[in-house]
Amino acid sequence: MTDAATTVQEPARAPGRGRGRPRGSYAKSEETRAAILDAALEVFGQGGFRGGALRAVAERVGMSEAGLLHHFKNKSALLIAVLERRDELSYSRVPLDQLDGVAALRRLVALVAYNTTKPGVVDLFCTLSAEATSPDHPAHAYFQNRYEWTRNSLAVAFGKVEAGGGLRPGVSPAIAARGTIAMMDGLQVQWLMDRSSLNMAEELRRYFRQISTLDL
Amino acid sequence: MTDAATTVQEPARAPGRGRGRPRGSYAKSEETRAAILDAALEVFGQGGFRGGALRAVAERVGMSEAGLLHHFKNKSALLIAVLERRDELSYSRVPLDQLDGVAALRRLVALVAYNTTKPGVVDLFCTLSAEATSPDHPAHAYFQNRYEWTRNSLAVAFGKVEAGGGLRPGVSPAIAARGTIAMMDGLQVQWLMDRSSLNMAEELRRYFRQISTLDL
DNA sequence: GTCTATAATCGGATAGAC
DNA sequence: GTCTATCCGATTATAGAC
Repeated sequence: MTDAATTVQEPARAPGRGRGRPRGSYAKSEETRAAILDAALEVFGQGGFRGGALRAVAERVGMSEAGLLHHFKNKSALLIAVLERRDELSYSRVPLDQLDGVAALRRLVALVAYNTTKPGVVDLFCTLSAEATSPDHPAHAYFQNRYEWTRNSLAVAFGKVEAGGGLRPGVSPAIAARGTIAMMDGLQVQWLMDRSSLNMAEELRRYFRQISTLDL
Repeated sequence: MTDAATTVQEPARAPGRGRGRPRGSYAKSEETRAAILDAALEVFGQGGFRGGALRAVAERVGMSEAGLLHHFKNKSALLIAVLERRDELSYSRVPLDQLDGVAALRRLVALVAYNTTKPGVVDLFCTLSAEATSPDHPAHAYFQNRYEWTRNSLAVAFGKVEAGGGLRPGVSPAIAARGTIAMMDGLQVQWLMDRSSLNMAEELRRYFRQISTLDL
């Protein structure tokens, strides 16, 4: 999963974050939080939630576990914060629900190409989306919402494509949306397993050509 | 994942009694091993390798952890044994490299439909293939080989389809193979996240129709 | 073959000083 | 805001009795 979903999600608010103005000692604190989130991204990316230790995150940031937990109540809260932060960045790059149909697909391909240069992010969402499949996983609800939102937004985008006669016969917007997400998620697994086995962006573009008549 | 190829499961045996195959003490031992593998399948399916505890497996079988480790050297060995056993069963159901092109695709769709009734198996391969993306995961090499084999076998099958003029223009056997695996893996994530969100077999059939002219 | 006991870590989380 | 100290629980794995 990932990225499919990774890629696109509505902006989420991070707890405790106000508008971006430094004030008092908040500035330093925000900086520390950001550093923690960067470290946690990698740690959770490699080991998932269960395999990623707070200790490992703390080490990377250069502080103790207790110090880290001053900024985030617990491990789950840290994970959610990481995911929400990624979503903000992804959304600012590809606001799926605000783009014209063709533009959305093009940006999606570009995003996948970009992600190829950021393995940590791909890793994070791929590992976590599979892990969060369990109903009791701390990010289960999060991913359910994410998939639903992504699926709907993509369906809207494909609806615009369809209106322009750009969808091949037998392909509906809903089908295209589900298929696109599945394709993106699946490509990531193969790519992470062996990065020379395929080119994610290229394969996604091919998929779009299979279900549409657009020139991407 | 592979599940494509992976996924097949047989009815679980009750721990104590099974077929009466009398022979030294091997019979009993084999029975116990089988019971352990069945239990481990579910446990690793839900929590992955890192999240699945030996204790949970032992409880299901009704024995102690130490007793369990008498049959399998360690946790990693147990995991590999589970995966290999699943592959044997899967292969006996869908010998991908021995089937005629069209038959292979039909059996694949049927397998996915069948898997829908065995969530434990789908869970296992979905969670583990993502987890095993890390180079240091005990099943990393295993999955790399599995993906390579599946990709090659599928490419051969699609090659036969292509020879019969069954592939749409612009679609090569290699592309179709990678795409099929990606689609199957991705569909599983969405399905596990919300089982009412889609019909895996139906979506796979649709994909085949998008890349081929076959009547499935 | 299976159990009890135990070793040896490791992980998350809290309390309280500074 | 950050640290030290500490608690507590969970795990894997081994040793040795039955």
